[in-house]
Amino acid sequence: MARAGLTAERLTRAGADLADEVGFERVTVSELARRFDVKVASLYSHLKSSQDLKTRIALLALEELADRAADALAGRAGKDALTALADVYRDYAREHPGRYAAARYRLDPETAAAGAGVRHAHLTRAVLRGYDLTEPDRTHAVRLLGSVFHGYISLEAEGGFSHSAPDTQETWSRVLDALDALLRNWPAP
Amino acid sequence: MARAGLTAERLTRAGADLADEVGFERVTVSELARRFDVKVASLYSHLKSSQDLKTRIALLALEELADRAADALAGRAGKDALTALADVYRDYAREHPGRYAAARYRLDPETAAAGAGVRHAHLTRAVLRGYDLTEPDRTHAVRLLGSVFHGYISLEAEGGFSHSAPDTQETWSRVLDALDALLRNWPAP
DNA sequence: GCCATTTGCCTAAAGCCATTAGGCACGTGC
DNA sequence: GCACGTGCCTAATGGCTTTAGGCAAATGGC
Repeated sequence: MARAGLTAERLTRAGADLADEVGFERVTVSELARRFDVKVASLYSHLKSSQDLKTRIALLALEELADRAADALAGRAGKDALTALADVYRDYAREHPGRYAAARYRLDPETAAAGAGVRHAHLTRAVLRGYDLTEPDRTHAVRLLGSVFHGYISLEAEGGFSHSAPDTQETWSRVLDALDALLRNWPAP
Repeated sequence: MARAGLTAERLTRAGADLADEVGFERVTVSELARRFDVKVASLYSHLKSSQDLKTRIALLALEELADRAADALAGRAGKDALTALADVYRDYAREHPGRYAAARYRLDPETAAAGAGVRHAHLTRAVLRGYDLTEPDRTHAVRLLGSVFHGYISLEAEGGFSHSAPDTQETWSRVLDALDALLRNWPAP
């Protein structure tokens, strides 16, 4: 019988594509086996478990996102950088909803620490270099930005803003304007 | 054989409790049956499906949340109201993580329209009456608040801010200060 | 080119979950 | 005290995950 040439990497990439097609929560070892025209048990030589698969997809997505973000931030500062970073997240979520959901998959602490999560925190901090904030306000601002980006993208994906005026692109621009204004004018305690 | 006295309502409440204990994604018809010391099939006289159960839990959570929010907003305005509403969401999520997750469960449009989702939008709009915003900025602001609340609470629940200074309560206060300042000083386009 | 070994995919089997069909008995209403 | 309906049960199917053990294809030394 011909071999299918499975590897953890190929399975992870296919799993990520599957997530984008059917949703991350519906990614299943069985479905993946079907796509490779292979029996389910065969995947267990390459993956420890279903959770392992999901973890790998999550790490892949985090990495891709961090790469895009680093790219977008190169040579930008201030509001330009803020917008660029925000758009990277939002665009990625729209192009790759399953991967984006995967990036939010809860990892155990060591795995998370080893992954690209740290790069993300770093990149957001880099954006804030363009604003006049000192600790601990800088950390507060990092958390605020993370919350807005993630919150907005989730609500948009869930259809929370759907089909009502004004359109969601308009709101997104105005929200970024507002965040920029806020960061330039961060209130004293 | 003695009857267990199952009803959709009791099952829904027990399901919500189960969600708080083990996480919404691990709520299962089987586990619920175990808790009532009853065979799984018996639940299907009261619930259409596993999805039906989850939907009911989601609607329960949305209702509870809206009740709390309405309560908290009574007699408050301005920053007071903003803080009160924000704290309702955050406290509910911390007391009832499973229910909070359920409240984010994706419902089909008609079910959502029939549920308490509308009340939530209304309550956020009510908070903004204390600020000097006109349409479409008011809608932009509603969406921003929704994003921040949901985003912050998710990240906090996932442990995104965990164990690093400054503590998350401190950030939460400062974020609310910042939002208040922003709403009082919303930038022109 | 051949054999030995490794490695990759397979069959088989068990356990858990969701869901449906059909049966028996408990509680209610007469 | 009886008839009936509802409530919970048994039984069975099918999907997903995971482990154990087997055969065959690739690999590399000779």
